[in-house]
Amino acid sequence: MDIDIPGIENKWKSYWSQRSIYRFDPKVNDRAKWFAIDTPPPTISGKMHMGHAFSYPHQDFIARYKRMRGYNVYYPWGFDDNGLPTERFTEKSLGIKGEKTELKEFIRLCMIESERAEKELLKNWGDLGFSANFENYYRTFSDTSIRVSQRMFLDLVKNERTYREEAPAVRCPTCTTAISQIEMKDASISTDFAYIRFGDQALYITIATTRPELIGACVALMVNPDDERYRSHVGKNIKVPLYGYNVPVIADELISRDKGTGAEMLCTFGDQNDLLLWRKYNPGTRILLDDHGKLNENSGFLKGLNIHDARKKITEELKTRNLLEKTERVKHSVNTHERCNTPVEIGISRQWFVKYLDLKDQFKKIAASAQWFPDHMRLRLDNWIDGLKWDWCISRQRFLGVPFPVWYCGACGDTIFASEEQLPVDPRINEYKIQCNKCGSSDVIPEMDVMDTWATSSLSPRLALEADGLFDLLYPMDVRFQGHDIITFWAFTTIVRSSIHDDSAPWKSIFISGNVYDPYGQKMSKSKGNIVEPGSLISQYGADAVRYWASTSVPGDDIKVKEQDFVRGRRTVIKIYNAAKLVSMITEDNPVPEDWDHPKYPVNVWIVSKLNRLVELSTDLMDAYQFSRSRAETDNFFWNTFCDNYLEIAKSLSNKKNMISPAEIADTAGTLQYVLLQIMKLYAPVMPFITEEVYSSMRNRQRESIHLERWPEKLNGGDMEVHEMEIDHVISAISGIRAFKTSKKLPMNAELEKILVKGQKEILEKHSGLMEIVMNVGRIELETGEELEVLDVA
RNA sequence: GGGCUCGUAGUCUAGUGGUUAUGAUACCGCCCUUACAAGGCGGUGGUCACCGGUUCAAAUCCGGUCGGGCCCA
Repeated sequence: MDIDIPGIENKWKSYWSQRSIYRFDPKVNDRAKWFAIDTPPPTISGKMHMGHAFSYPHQDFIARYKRMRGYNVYYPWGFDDNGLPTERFTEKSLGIKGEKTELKEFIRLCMIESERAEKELLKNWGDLGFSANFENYYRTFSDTSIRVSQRMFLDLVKNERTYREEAPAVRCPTCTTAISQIEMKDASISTDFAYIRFGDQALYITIATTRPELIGACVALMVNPDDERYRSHVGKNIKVPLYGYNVPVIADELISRDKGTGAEMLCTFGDQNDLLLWRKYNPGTRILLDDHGKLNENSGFLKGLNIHDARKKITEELKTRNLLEKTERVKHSVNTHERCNTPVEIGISRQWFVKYLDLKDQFKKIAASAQWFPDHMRLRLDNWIDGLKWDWCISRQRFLGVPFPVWYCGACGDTIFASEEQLPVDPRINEYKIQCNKCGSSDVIPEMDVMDTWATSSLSPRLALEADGLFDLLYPMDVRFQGHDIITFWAFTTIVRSSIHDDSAPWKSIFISGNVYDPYGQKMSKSKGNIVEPGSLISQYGADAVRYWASTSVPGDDIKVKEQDFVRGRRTVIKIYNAAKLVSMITEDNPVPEDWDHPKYPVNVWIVSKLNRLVELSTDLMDAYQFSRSRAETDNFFWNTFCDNYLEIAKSLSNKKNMISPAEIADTAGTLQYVLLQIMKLYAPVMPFITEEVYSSMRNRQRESIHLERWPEKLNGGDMEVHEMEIDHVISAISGIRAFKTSKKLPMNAELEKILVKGQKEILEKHSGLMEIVMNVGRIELETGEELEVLDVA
């Protein structure tokens, strides 16, 4: 083995970065010459994982392809260092707590930590040879991003698309903040279904509930109107156990007769269903939980306990008083916060919302105006939009986040917004000279909440473009790349914002990548111990091989970590290296004529004709984001047509110069060099390292990097169809002779004195010299035959 | 429960109406052949999940069944 893959990769990584090979030219002001990519900024709280190693190459294939097609490719890089994940990351790495650190100091520490992490992560991400703009990456929590985010918030205000209201909102008790429907996830958990007796001897109802700790939050009992058992109860008042106040019995069709006893309590708020009924019947409000998920003074003897302990204590209490009839262990589904898996609670608080439930149709229309790869992923978004129930709650009671540019007047209560020129502002930290527009009072109270991270991430095209001063030119962008797991987060919120602010889709296309699973199709997780690190695959097989693996997928499809694809990728790298070595040896001994511009001899015309076909197909496939098929076609051509057949022929010809004309040898050398270069270009988007290595030593290179070369185009010349058909037949005959040698257990270079070949005699006759040279046969006799056959001459 | 998606050699996969179903990987045999043995040549291996329908013709289109996955309730 004489190929040093890590050495090659390191060499070109620094070459590309030192020479800024992938820079774009900001002065180009013709939109048609640009190709703008909206890239997912990874969070800073983890290293590159297999999911990244799979999906990021997809963008890079297209970025490199488009660059070679002559586009000025805008391919920004970003890090998502905004919000809760960064808080968590900073708390963990510094051993501090956001709650216990002074706000200004905490934010400062978060920024220092995230910047440090970003610098480190960049090395990690660079290993796969991405051609994004690493030097000048954007951050979702930079001043620029905050300014954009706040300005677009003010635009929501202007469009009357945001409002602040005291209303039921979903909260995460662990993160002590409101969250939105976007961040909720279903989870199935086992819990006790408690049968609790309400009322007294004269009038009672037994209800079943999974949340006994909330009986003090009960505001009504609910039954089905058609339920015979409870018909007489409806409209009467019943006493709540332990708490002693009365609640009405209400009938509603939503109540299931088969679940539990058919009677349930309506609490403020046990779940979303309670909220629905509460809005319908308006039976009053009894809030029992505080912001931290602890029972408050309204709960009496449960005060101060967390949900778990309160549930235990009240169950004991009910038991001793004989009010608990029984409990059943059941599995049911609850909504949890996707960041921490804590079951969410619904509380009443004052939050900022984006009003958008009336825009569902518009969102779907705008989503459909972009082209989706694959198209069916759009249906997931439609499905999600149809199911939207809440306006988007965008305020969070956290520390690190984009502040609302908002104050409230202490005198008259009016809301005061910052002016655009003031941005970015942080009303929580800095003193601003603010006066109430309405009453002129300078007694103002800052908004202490921050925005949801998605309120900023949803502006990613703006964040990147505005940082580079290219927004007016390049928006909407050409394409967004992202995984299907965040269609309802990122694709959705980005479409929401562009619909509201721009009345257009944020990009012309969106490409969806799948998930990565272990070799058995299982999700990779720490607990299963089946995690594979990209780094170990890179050192084992090389970055090009990992990219090769990533290139095997169809748009939208999930993928497994498959050894065979890494193996194949690595073998392809080695094969490329060796094929190039042979071409170099042949062309050194047989110089390519200065004026070679198209092939003239049949075999050379044949290979170029085959290449033309590949170029045409591959270009169409790349334009349709079908990089896996483009690469597969290139593989087939390279291994089979070029290496196994054409290179063998070229090698034989150059070894037997006394039998060939110098002009034909020169033509072959020219063709070899030309075809190899085109193959390198076709492979360059997928395997940037090995193709650059080969390119750097090619005599016909014209630029400082293969990645600045132009994508191949068809080369015209000669009667290609005829030559192609004829040589195809000759190649079949050569294969036949190879099989013949194999059947005789002979090496391929063994000399045969005389053989008989049956086939299309006129064609084979024209090229019998070629066959004799390539297969080392003294004399080939020919006969006409339906089937191609190779026989001993008796 | 609703939506989407998948089911093709041991494994992974191409293939949306037309000869004998693609390729990789693994396995077996032969060949050290001065680019590459991490290679070449050849080979074994498939009731295209199942049932029914449309058609001259179905892996492919339609309906259903079974089984996996994802998203949403």
